[in-house]
Amino acid sequence: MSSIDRSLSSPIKPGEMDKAWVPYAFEKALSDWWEGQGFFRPETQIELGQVDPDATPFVIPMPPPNVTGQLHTGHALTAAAEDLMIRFHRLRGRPALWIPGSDHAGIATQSVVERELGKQGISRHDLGRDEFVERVWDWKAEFGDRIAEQHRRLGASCDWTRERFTLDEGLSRAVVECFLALHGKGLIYRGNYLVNWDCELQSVISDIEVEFEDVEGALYEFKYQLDDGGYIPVVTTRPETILGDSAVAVHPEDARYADSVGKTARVPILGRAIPVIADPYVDREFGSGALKVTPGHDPNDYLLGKKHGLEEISILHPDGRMNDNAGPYAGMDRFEARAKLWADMEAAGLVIGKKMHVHPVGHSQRSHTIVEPMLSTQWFVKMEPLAVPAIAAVRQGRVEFVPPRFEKEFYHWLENIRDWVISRQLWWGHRIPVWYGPDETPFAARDEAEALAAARAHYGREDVEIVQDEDVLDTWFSSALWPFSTLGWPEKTEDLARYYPASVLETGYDILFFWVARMIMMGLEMTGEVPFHTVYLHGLVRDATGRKMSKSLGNAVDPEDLIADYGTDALRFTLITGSTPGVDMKLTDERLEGSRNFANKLWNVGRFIQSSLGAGFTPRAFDDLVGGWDDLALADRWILSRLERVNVHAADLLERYQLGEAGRQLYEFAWHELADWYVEAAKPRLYGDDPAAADTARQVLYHAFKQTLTMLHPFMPYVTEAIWGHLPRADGDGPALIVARWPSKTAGRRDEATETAFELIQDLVRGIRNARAEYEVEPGRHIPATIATGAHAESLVADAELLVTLARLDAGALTIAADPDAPAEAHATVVAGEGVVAWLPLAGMVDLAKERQRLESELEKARGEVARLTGVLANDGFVSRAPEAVVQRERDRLAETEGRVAALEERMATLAG
RNA sequence: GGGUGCGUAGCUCAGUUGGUUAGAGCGCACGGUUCACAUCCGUGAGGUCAGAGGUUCAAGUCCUCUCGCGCCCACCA
Repeated sequence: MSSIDRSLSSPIKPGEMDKAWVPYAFEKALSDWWEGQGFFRPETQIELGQVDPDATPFVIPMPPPNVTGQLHTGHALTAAAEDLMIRFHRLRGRPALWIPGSDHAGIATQSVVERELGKQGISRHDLGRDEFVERVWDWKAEFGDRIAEQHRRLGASCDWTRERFTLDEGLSRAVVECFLALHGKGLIYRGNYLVNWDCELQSVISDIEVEFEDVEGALYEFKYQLDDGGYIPVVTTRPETILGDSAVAVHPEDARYADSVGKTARVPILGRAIPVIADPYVDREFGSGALKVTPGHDPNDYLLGKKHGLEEISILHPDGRMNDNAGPYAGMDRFEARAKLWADMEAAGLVIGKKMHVHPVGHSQRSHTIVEPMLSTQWFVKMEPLAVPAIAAVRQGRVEFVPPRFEKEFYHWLENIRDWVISRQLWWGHRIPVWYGPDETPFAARDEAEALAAARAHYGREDVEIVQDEDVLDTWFSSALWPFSTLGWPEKTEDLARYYPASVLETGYDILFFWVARMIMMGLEMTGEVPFHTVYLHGLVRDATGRKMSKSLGNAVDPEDLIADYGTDALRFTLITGSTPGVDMKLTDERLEGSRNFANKLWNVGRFIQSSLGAGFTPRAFDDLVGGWDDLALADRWILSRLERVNVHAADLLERYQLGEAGRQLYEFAWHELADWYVEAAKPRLYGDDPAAADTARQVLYHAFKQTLTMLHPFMPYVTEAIWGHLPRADGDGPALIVARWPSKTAGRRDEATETAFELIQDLVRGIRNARAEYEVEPGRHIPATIATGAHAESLVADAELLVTLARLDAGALTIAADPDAPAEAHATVVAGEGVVAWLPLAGMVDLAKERQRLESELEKARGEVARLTGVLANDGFVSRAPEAVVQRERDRLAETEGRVAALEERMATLAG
């Protein structure tokens, strides 16, 4: 599937462009071609001379999706954002590497395959471990490429020749090396502790895999019978745990129970004797003020039990049924036992009462069943020694977060971190590299032979039997190594030297702790370096009503459907421009339509330009064109100056990861400046009879548009590449837009005077159009006009043609002068900039009363503005403290607005008279 | 309980370090068969920037408090 095949030629055939952008006609072909040409590989980029081999490479490790997974909108956002960054930096001349891959996703994958087998009535236990794991590999072989194909569809320019899988040989080796390294340092240990138990998966899960949810339960109050005949009232939310109680605890200063401390209580139904103890942990205010202590099934009680040397009693089987410690309840499900025990207690007169109680209950992230705290022997990673350097690295700015506020969450979590349970009672995953000798002595080793050697040395004899630990590692263990394991670590590969640490790690904020924090810790511990310099966290994609998209809600949108309806570029542009880093976004059809329309708009601008250039068009060198600045028309200089501005601005925003804002600025420029104004302004020359002027217009159109396409390429790779392929090549153009260069900056192209002059024309044109609309002048009709230019005679007279075209004036009945006589007949008046007035004699159309009203409202606005500005400028505080530039801007505005007021007043006077 | 984000036009959202008259898309109203585009073009209406204080010459933007919604973290049985 991933292949380099240079023999493929570009799928873009020169010639006429279709009337509309048809995404599916190009997407697959372009993607295949890019990949076939090797454009996604930094080696090829260097070979082509399109990137600077000495520049720091730009590297992103793609968050590996689950092999079982199907692309959802979250992946689409990830891909859109990462591909945008990769394409941008590639265009900027840095070798760009985006490493793709997939995650074996322990529980998720095992469950999927188990479900499939279940349909055939087979359980994994029927198959046995080896056979089952083989079935999972088969499954992976059949469906595992699917998500990669979907990423290709999204236009993801990953280097597929470097694609990795967390369970492949190299990465598995990295996992073992990491385990051994941590184990060797004493950072991995095994022990019997109270852990979170998932009774459905029958495996331990880590703290962050437990999701707390408020549940409407009950507070059960009952009597703890004492041997002396009295009783202590106790409340609980889980009556079945009574069967595992080891003590009743009260506050040492609680007068109510002071006499009871040291006495013996009897566990209901079982009659087991337990002590009444005193501990300040007990909250006298809550419930009855007395606490039943269950060290085997409650985290707090566990600590209390350790402190007081209480017995740790487990009452559950791994599947959630009661065990023999539960006496008559053995064999029942825990919830069944809860009801039965309570009923029995009631019959025995031990019940005081029961009331509704809403409280948070932990559910397993994977199976959504209620998690039971349970005693179990598991492997753990000692986290604090790993967290300290990670915190330091972020504090020192060696890793930066976008948006920065996530640093706080990061610190908070790491500063309060608890040890990480890494073993899982599953079959699919990295098996724990530990073998046990006959007396349970563990031997951590790379493989069985090494373990056996160690065991023989340990026992001092040859005939030692060892067995490997049955468990596998938490899937996040291997993910934590991803940024360097994908580059060949623990080998000292060239890739590792060249592409590690990565530049950016981009992902959703929901896996900050699961993944990002652990990568930073493991990266520092294993390689001594931070694994990446920037963490970019995107928000979550929600549906149109703001709900999180999920399969169970049935509101998950399949990106492939969206691509089919709107095109990949539209989907990507919508995801990028609709989002701000770290903030959730809603995906709506309206926005997708807007993006689709934008792609089509670009296509049509391209089509227009392509046809306008004609067959004989030869591009001039851009620098040469710009070199003759003063020979260019006002509109030419204007668009080039605006282009320069958006170039600098967009590049700056992208460097600072303001992806959405950069996209919006480019959209605004491409549509509302280049297409709406410049193309229209160029038309008179294109269709005119001055060949030199026409050629200049073509050159500017060509270059301005190609540069715009380049800047938009990271946002909408397909349509821009397709258009680019239809346009003539200029010297220095490479084989494709994807490996082109971001437009270079030329400070001289910024021209404030030109921009101001053109803006005046825009104001005037808008004013005239407005008047035309108000007086309902037929859109096609050319109308006479007299324009008083005041101080702007030079540019307005020179560009009269623009006004004629854009405002549909009658060239034969147009007077432009510094101070012409106002026409005698009834006319509408348009006041644009400082002292610029257009009179539009609209014979028989101008209603004097209406015109007066129109001017009156304009005057009112202008006078209000004058008053405001006068006030601001009269404020000594402002004039003396605000920066000079700001003050000057207000002064200029005042002068201009005053000129406006004067012109309007003059016109009012003539109307009145 | 602690933390954090959000509240800006009818709807969905931008607004980068405080600095013109707060923007866009959609929707709405009016008008358009100009040889790129009706997935289009032109014009327009529409906002006490949740509320109240404060800092500042200047606040949607900074500070405090209040209200509403969301998320994360947390061992109250």
